Amino acid sequence: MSVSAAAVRTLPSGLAERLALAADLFAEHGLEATRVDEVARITGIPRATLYYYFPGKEHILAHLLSSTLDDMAERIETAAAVPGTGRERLERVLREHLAFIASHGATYRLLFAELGRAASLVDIARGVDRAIRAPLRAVLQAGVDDGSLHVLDVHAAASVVHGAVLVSGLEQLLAPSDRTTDRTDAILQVVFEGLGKERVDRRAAEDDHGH
Amino acid sequence: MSVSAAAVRTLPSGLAERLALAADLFAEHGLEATRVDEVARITGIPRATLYYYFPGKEHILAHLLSSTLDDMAERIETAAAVPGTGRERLERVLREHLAFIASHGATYRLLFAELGRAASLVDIARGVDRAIRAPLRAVLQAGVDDGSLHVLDVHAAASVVHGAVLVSGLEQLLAPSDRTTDRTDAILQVVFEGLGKERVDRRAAEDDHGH
DNA sequence: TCTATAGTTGGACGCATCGTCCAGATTCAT
DNA sequence: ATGAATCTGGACGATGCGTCCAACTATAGA
Repeated sequence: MSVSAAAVRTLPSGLAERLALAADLFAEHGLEATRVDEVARITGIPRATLYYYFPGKEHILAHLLSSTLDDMAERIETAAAVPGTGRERLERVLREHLAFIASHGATYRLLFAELGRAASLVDIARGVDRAIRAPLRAVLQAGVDDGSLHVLDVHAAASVVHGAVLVSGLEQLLAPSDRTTDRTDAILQVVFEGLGKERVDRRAAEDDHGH
Repeated sequence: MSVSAAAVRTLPSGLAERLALAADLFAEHGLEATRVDEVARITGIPRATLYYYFPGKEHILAHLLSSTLDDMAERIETAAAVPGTGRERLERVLREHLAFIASHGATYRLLFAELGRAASLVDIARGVDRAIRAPLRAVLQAGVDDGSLHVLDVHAAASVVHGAVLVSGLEQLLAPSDRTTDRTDAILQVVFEGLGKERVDRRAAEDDHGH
């Protein structure tokens, strides 16, 4: 039951807009619990028309998630492209990522809720890698190359940073803390400085750039 | 539609065991896409009996997730209770957490997939806080108190660490890398040392313990 | 203007699955 | 052995998905 986000017919731009209104619906109830009739009602697009453009409910969701991912990919790439050291670029990317989570909260949450699914929504899984993981690895590698970041394992670091920002960002959404304080700085502080009092030398031998 | 994990009738231990066989089913397909008939078939528990003990499918899942969480809470608490500095205890907790994710992968993934749901599975959301977040905050605070950890904001740090370990752990599951290498050390290295080349002094003013 | 084609829609249908119900079977304690 | 509690098969109504198709609308070309 692998689902591609590509619509069978090209979707008129008018419909694409109205379809976005259904994002909250999916986000709140999840894929299966969202009724196609509700999607039709909210968007004003007749049920028969939905099935004219999409093979099924899953594909409607896939389309929504996919375009959200495109948005994000663009913003992240833009942030990553601003010149600077790897470290500076990483910080921009992370701030952009946090901001994106904050603004697209519901959809973003759904992205990861439905993501784990074994075989379905395969495009989405790839999209996440393209939109977040790949740019992250790129700036991390840049930081290694220009010596502005302390990274021993780019892949592991990308996972850690991704998870840190993702979970922190989602938590800010779920727990609307009374304080309006933005925790972005606090989050980045941990990511950049780590929790240890000082650096361990466990892997010092692998540190071969002479700086 | 808020769902409590408490069964209406006390579940015979025999059934609880066989029910665990359904965990993979739920994990692979998600709540809604899992057929009750399948659960009945896999576990060998007749459908009518399932509905005799549980008000509905959601409650079956809630029970599974809830007992998985109980397992984890116990293991994490045990790891946290071993004497040592805050830092040492944190490291043990994180290793235990990663090990748990590795062994209970499917169920654990589902835990977070279904978690976001607005109103449902409320017990589960609380359970995650009890099983992971609270112990994390406790050892982080211990590290602050005994000076073994560099933590400015315990709450933010807990989110970051939780996310880092969660996403890294899940990724090890999803991407079965050809190398059998355990990435645990690499993950912890990033968490403890951070990505920065050296520590920023942005918040140095708040750093009031005389070390 | 007329007409052919493509795009769009309402509404009925078949089908799967949920959760309910209950009569009968089974187990267990006395 | 007998009654109570527990368990189970099977039928049922309700819901919601996806299909189908006839009819309606818009548009472009003659």
